[in-house]
Amino acid sequence: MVTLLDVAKKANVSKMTVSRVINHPEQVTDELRELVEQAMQELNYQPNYVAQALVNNRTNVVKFVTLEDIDTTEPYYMNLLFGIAQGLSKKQYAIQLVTDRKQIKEGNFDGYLITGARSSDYSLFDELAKPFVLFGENHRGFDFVDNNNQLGGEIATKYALSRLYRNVIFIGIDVREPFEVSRETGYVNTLQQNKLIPQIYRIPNHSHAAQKIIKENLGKFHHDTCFVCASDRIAIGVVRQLLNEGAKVPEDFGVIGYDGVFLDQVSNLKLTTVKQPIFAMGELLAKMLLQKIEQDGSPQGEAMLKPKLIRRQSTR
Amino acid sequence: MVTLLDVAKKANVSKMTVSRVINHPEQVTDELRELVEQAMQELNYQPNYVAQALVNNRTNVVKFVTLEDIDTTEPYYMNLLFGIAQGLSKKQYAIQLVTDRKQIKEGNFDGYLITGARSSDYSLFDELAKPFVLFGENHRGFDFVDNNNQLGGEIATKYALSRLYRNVIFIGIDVREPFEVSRETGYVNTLQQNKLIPQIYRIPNHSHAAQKIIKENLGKFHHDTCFVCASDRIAIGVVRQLLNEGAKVPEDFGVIGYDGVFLDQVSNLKLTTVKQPIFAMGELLAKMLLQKIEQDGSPQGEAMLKPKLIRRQSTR
DNA sequence: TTGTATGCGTTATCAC
DNA sequence: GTGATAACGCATACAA
Repeated sequence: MVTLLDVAKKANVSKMTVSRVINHPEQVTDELRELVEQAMQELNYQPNYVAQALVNNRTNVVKFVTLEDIDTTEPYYMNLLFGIAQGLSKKQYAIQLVTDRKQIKEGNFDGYLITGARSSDYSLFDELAKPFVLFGENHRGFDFVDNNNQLGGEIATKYALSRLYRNVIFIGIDVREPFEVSRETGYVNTLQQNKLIPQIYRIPNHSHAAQKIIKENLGKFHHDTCFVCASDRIAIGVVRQLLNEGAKVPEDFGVIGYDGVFLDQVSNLKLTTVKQPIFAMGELLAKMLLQKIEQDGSPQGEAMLKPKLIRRQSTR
Repeated sequence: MVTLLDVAKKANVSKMTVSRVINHPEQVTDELRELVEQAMQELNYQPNYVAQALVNNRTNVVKFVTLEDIDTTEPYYMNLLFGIAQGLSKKQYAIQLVTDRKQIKEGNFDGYLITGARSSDYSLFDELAKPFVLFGENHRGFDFVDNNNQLGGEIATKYALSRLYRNVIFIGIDVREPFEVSRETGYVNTLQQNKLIPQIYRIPNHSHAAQKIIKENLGKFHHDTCFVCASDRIAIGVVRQLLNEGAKVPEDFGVIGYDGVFLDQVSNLKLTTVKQPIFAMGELLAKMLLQKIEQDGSPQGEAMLKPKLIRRQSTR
C-alpha cells in the first residue's frame, strides 16, 4: 500500500506537505504542489479512508434502514439504493442495510437513511443519537427527500382532464400517511379548480384490491372515466379488471399510475404513470446526509423533487 | 465514545488486558476477565471497528458489483442484498454498490461480490487484485454461489410429469450461459430418463417474447402440455398468452416458472415456480467472501443451494 | 510556507 | 498472566 510517507519520500518533502496538497492545496507553493502531485500520480497514491476516518472520528459508513416489509417485486428500492450509492461514492462512504430494528443502534456508523417510516415510527427517531434523513414526506420537521406528491396528484389529474375524460376518480391507498394525503390533495384541488366533484376510493395497495373495487363498481362508472391511482400496483389491477370486464382501455376508461416503476415485463399494457426521479432522490438523500454529518447534525430541510408524467398506453 | 482505555481504568487493568478479554479470553484469568466484562457491560463498550480495521490493514468494506444493466436487474436482487447484509453484519462489514465499471478498482475495500457476470466478463476477473466471489454458476474455477440450476430443471420437469401432462416443453433463455445450460440439462436428462423426446425453445427473457412464441405455435401444442420455463418472466408471458387464447390453465396447459419471485401483485395467476433460496444465497455469498478475505484469498469453492418447487395455481 | 510532534483506538510484540 | 511500547495512516496544533 502506498502511503503519504511513500509519496513524501519520492517528492523529497515531509508527509505533511503531501497531506496539505490533498486537503489545503492553497497553503503550499505551486512548485512543491506540482512535485507532490506528480509523485502521487506515479505511485498511484490512494488515500486510506480508514486512517482518515479514525482521526476524524468518523466511520465512513451509513445505515440504510428499511422500516417496512420489502416487497421484492418493486424495482423501486433497488434504484433508490443505486442512487444512494452514487451520492455516497464521492466520499467513499459505504452502506449497512438494516431491516432488523435491533440492529439500528449497533456498531459504528455516522448516520442513517431511513425509508418506509410511518407515523407510528416517529417516536423512534427522537432516540437516534446520530444524524438521519428520511426518504418520504413528513410534517414533523424531520429532514426528508421525497417527490412532490401533491404536484404528482395534480399532474395526473390535469392530464386526465386534458384528455377529455368526463369523470376523474381517485383510487388511493387506505393509509393516512403524508404521501397519500398529498397525492389526494393534488387531485382534489385540481378537480375543484375545474368545478368538479372529487370522488375517492381508498383500498389496500394491491392489484387484487383494485380489481375488486372495479368489479364491484363498474356499473356505476360512466364510460368516460379516468382513474387516477395512488400507485402502479393499483393501476395495474384497475387496468386488468377493466379488460377482464370487456371495457375499452384507453378509449372509454383511462388509467394513470404512480411511481413510474415499469412493470412492462409482467403487465398487459404499458401504463401511463407519474414517475418519480428515484435515482436522483437517492442521490440527494445521500448528499443531504453527508452534509448533515459534516455539519454536525444541522437541519437540512425538506427536498421535494418534481415527478413527471409518462404518457403511455393506458390513457387516450 | 467509550474506548478500551475507559474500560481498562474502570476495571483497574491495562487496556491490553481488555483487548485480550475480547480477542483471546483464554489468556486471561477468570477473575480479571469477569471484572473486565462487567466494566464493559456498565460502560456499554462498543469496539471501534475503524481502529481495528486500521491496525489489521482492512477496511471492513466490500464492493457489490452489478455487471448487468440496472434496468434488467431481477427483482430478487433486493432480497439478495439483504441476505448479503445479514452475512456481513456479524463482522460489521459495509457495502459499496458499484454499477459503473470505472469504480471497480477505486477506493479502499477488502473484496468483491460480483453479480450479473457473463462469459465475456471473465477476463476482467483476472485483473482483480482483491478476493472475490461470484453470484452465479461458472465453470472457470471462480468461487461462486448459485442455486443448483440443473436440479431445478429436474425438479420442475419431474413435477410436470408427475402431474401427468403428456408433453413437457422447455422454454429457455437465448443465452448460452451456464445457468441456462444447466437448467436445460436438468430438463433434458429427466425427459430422457423417461424415454421422452426433449423439445426446447429459446427466447429473450421477456414476457412479450414468451407471448409471441405461444401465439405463433399454439396450434402445434397438444392440449396436455406443461411448459417448463427458465424464468418467471417467461412463465408469466406464457400464462397470459394461453389465457388470451382461451386455453385452460392449469387443466390443459401447465406452466412452471423459475426464480420464485412472486409477482402476484401484478400477475393474473399464482405461478408454480422453482424458488431459489435467495436470501440464504446472499448470506452464504457474504460469508464465503469474508472467509476468503480472512484466509488471504484462498479458494472457497462452489456452493450450490437447493431450489424448491412451489406448487401453486399454474399447474394442475 | 514547511516540518515536527502528537494522538485517534486498536492489536502485536516483547518484556516482566 | 499481565503490562508497557510501538505501529497502522492520517490530520491537527504548534514550532521553525
